[in-house]
Amino acid sequence: MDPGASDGASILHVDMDAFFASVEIRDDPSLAGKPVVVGGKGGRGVVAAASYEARAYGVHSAMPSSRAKRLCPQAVWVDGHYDRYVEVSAELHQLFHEVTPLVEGISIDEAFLDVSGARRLLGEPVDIAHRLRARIREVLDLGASVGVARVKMLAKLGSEAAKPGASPHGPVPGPGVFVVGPGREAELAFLHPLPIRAVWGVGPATAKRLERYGVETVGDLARLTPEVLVGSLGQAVGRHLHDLAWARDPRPVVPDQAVKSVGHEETYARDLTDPSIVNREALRLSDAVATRLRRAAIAGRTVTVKVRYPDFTTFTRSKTLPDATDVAAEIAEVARALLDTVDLDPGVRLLGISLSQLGPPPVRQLTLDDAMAEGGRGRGDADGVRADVAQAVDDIRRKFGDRAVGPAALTTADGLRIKRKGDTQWGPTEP
DNA sequence: TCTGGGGTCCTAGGACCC
DNA sequence: TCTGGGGTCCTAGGACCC
Repeated sequence: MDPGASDGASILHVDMDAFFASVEIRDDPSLAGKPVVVGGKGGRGVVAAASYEARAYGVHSAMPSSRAKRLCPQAVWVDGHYDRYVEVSAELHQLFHEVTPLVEGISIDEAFLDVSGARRLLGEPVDIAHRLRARIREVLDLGASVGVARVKMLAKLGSEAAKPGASPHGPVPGPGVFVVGPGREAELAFLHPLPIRAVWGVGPATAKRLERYGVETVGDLARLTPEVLVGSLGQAVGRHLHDLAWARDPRPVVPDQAVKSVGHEETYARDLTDPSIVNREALRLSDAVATRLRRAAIAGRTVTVKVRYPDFTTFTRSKTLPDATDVAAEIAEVARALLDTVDLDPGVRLLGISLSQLGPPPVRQLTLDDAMAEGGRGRGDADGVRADVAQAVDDIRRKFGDRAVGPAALTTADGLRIKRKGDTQWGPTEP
């Protein structure tokens, strides 16, 4: 029997327990045992993570902070440290890679591992899961839950079943590792009683549609024909859900997927009404996007601008360029042209800019050093000068930090307003 | 009680080409 | 004079995930 055979339960889903909150408590033990909420305290903020003590009051991630404060007034609020979580996530991935190279990260604190090829060396998947969990505790001093199953969806549902419960006194330990199956009957016995919202890909809209057919559990879903589902939800979602309801999930674990878009957006503490400020913000967001593109050595052809009005209506405008760009001034120019077609009178609650249709960066004529050696003259034309400037900005930021240099137009009384990933991650800080 | 920021994937219509 | 079908690209919107 081939240990790598696909009929074995050889996919792990690893999910960190209350990740951001746990990192904060680990790094500041005075928080231990308290209801800790990580997120944006401001009027427009949301909860990023809540400790199990806070969850006992009904607080959970993505909840508006104002509601969380009402539910749990005694909660200790902690500003998120996004860079820190990225570091811990990298350490976590090192531990994953001790097990297998087949790691598919699906968020900062979650991943699928295909251990079918590791079985001969490392043993049964369930044993691998227990050891990995212990290793995460040992090295990172953090809790993780692991689901083990034949397919991705069931592994994900398994890690959910493995999780601790919430109580005012802290987490109530769960099994930590939960195996779904083996065998079709055991899989369906686990899957069919679950509410449809538990299925990855069923959100509020889909659940509401399915309600009309009297569907509440995955078992109810399984009893509908694929034709009915496709008719109600469309080809892709309909067929996919029908398969999932019968525990069929052909998606492989795919490591190192290429990114498809890079963007930045920001919700403002106060709605923007002055078009010149909106234009300045467009440049600021473009600068942040362009910097990340260049760092990743990619460029994009499609510029998309996103606007949200104070009443929360949200829409996008996009334009595809003949050639890819990674230069802030070029992105901002397109973004501003797109914004010119938009009515800004209602005010702007959120502005976003993203680049897609990504590919290799445009051929760069000269580096800063080349340009200097030439007496400061680069390619000469406008695009060439912009590219040279971008190169110089990157060089300076590498040496002196992101806020050392930036477009003059971003200078305000408070200094240079440079955006970085992770800033205002959970909403504006000021009310 | 008023909703963040970073993404992915799907759909649908129109343009354009063969 | 009326009438093709398929494929690809672009744009906009929507659902969903963490």
